[in-house]
Amino acid sequence: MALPVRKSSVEFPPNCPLTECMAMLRGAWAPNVIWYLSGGPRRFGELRHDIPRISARVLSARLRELESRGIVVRRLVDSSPPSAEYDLTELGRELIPAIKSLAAVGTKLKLRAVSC
Amino acid sequence: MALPVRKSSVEFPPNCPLTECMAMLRGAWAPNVIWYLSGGPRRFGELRHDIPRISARVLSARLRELESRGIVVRRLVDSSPPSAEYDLTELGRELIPAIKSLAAVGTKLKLRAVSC
DNA sequence: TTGAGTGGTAACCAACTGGATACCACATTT
DNA sequence: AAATGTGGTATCCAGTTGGTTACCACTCAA
Repeated sequence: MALPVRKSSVEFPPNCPLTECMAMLRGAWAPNVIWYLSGGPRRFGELRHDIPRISARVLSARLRELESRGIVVRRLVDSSPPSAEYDLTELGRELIPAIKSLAAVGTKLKLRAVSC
Repeated sequence: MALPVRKSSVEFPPNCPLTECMAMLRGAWAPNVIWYLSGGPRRFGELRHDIPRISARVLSARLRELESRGIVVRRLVDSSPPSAEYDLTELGRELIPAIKSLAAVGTKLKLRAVSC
């Protein structure tokens, strides 16, 4: 006889907050941008330097997305020529421990990939 | 005068483990699948029931990816008709705290989205 | 006046992704 | 023999994504 379908032992709030958070992290380089901002405020050009393979187009898109979601703030710096500085918000900083955990798992994934 | 480019205060190991981990989580529904498996072993059909909007095609793809990375194990159940059960590996379980943190941030993202 | 350095944007395009639909093999139940 | 319930796969296709390239406005130094 076919097995009964068991009720799930875990629940998911409607309109899933995990999906919401992942929508923010799914874009290319998004976790990397957050990672580098975790070291303190960073200018556009500095981020391009931190993440050499990111294009200006994508970096710009990511920063605006993160800004619109309240993860990052943009601040104009009154230098010459004027410059823009990006920083994590308080909410953005709450992502750091999670991202560190993910990186830790990533390390083990790589080890496994080598040994198999 | 132009601002100097500051050295980043955070470093990234070469061939980034965070990127590695995100490659695994980026696929559609991947975090949700892991979330539901965190409640214990789950069959293909049960997962489809847990995540109603996922297609068989994508669920199948996600499970095989997660299996090939050592996050999930597939076990044949000797029932009739035969059934397949998926379970998190030990490494897979290490993702749970990170995913819970992400969901917590996701909740605050939604609150912010409503109030702004 | 020209050039470099700031922080971007616009247009184009190939590749990837995932949704929908149809379909399959197999084992039981009816 | 037919229907149902397992766990999928094959094919098609439209939408999204992000890389590339070119370009822009502005400020200051040479």
